[in-house]
Amino acid sequence: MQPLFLYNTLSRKKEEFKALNPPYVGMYVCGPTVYSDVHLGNCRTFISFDIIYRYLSHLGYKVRYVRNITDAGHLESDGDVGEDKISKKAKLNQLEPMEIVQTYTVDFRKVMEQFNALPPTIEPTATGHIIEQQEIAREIINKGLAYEVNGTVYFDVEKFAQSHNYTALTGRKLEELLENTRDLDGQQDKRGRLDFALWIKAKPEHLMQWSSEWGKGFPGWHIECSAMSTKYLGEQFDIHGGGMDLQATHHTNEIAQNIAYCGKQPCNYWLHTNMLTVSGQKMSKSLGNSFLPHELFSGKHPLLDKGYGPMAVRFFMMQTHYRSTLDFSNEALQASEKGFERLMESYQTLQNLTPGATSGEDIKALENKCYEAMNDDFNTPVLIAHLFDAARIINSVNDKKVSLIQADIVLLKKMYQNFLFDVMGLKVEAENTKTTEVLDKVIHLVLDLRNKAKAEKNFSLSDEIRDKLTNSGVQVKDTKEGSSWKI
RNA sequence: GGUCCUGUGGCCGAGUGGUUAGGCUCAGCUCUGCAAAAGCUGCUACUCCAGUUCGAACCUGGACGGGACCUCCA
Repeated sequence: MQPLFLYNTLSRKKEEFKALNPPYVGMYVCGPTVYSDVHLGNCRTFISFDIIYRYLSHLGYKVRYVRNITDAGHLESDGDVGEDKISKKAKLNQLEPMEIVQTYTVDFRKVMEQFNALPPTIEPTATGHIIEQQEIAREIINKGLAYEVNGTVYFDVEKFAQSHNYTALTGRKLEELLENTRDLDGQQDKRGRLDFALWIKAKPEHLMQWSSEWGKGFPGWHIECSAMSTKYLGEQFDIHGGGMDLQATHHTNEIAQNIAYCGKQPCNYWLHTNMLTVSGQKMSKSLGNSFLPHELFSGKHPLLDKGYGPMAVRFFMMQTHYRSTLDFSNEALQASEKGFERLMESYQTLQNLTPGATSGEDIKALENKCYEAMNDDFNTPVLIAHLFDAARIINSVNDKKVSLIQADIVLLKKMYQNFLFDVMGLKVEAENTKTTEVLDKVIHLVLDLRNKAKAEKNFSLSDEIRDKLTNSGVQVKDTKEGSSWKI
């Protein structure tokens, strides 16, 4: 097997992947915070790691893929702020935090399923691991690298930095960080400007809080990932992933916590996915260029000309490398959608290919190129380019311009199955099969009538039928074998 | 303000010190009664300036543009 290379943020270069305990691989990816609708940028990250998960599995690794659900942190009652303060509502009228968590967790899973992303093997929640988080905070205090002030536990960054490289993941200089860190309200208790909270004292109005030896509070912003990755993957595992925006703060602090806790760097490879932009600008609510997954699917948004199916969007995302920014625009989406359809049609064509006596193309070499692309830091854009080569070959064989022996046709089918479906996780867009069956019969009836007209050289009638079908969204293709159609 | 990333043809996007990325669009051809689909062909790009080199879009320096992070964030 060819070696797999992946880009490690920690070393800033591509490294050969070597599992700690082959064939097992431990992978942790920072999951979503389920306090609002899942952001499309989140989807991109999780789809990228879905492909990494799928490819590692395809290579034969037994992957334990842990992706957390952040359902705890600093949830405060919204109604307590502002003029319209209605504090005495019936309890049932207000949403329980766990109701919000439930709503958006369900929504998140639904969206990921629409994108055909495989569920992680473990999907732990922060609220389910309060005790483990407290244990880590306690142990870091015992090691002298954290301290408690007035019910809040802080990590002592400068003390940690005396014996460890705190900024290993970003390569920044600690002095520069110290100079540039801004003062934040309500954190006067911190000893150092870079110190961050492991456990935070809860104000009475906090809806989610737990008892601890430091009083009532809730876990800090980074500790849940340390707790859950350690619990399910051990003190050291293979791959840790997340969005690039997590690199500087969240992951830097996570590493510090793990090292302080057990003396070990948590994982060998840090992978980061790049951000998503819309027409060149970062997707954000304040810029008004943000849309939700279901708006993208339905096209019901001012910025969208039409809807795009989840598979077309997934394919679109894969035409950009995961470490490059991905720019959404109608033009780009439409281009991808067409290309995706062409690829999927070539798969249909492949099923009915007639083998020849010789092969005019080297399919085995093409398959190797596909592996080379994926082994080069999961380069899906290049993989797709090779699959388009395969599509061209298939169409040429179908047009009797090139010949392939049976074994090569089988190999092509294997390639499509492996790369298009198993690794990239694409599939035929779901349609209502029953409706489709009936529709197929009806349209063939119309096409038969049209062919009768054609046989009688009544072209004005046959063209009228075709034009009206086209207007109804049915595209007619005439071949020597007869007429076919597609939507 | 600081740190880092980035700038590729009409559009989207890979990649490499000297050799076709690929997709979409557009034009021509083949096929077709005409189309559509498909195939073939063409459109040959790399922000600017300077340097290193036999040779740079790819390395170095600078300028300009874009972005991310520094604050919860994928």
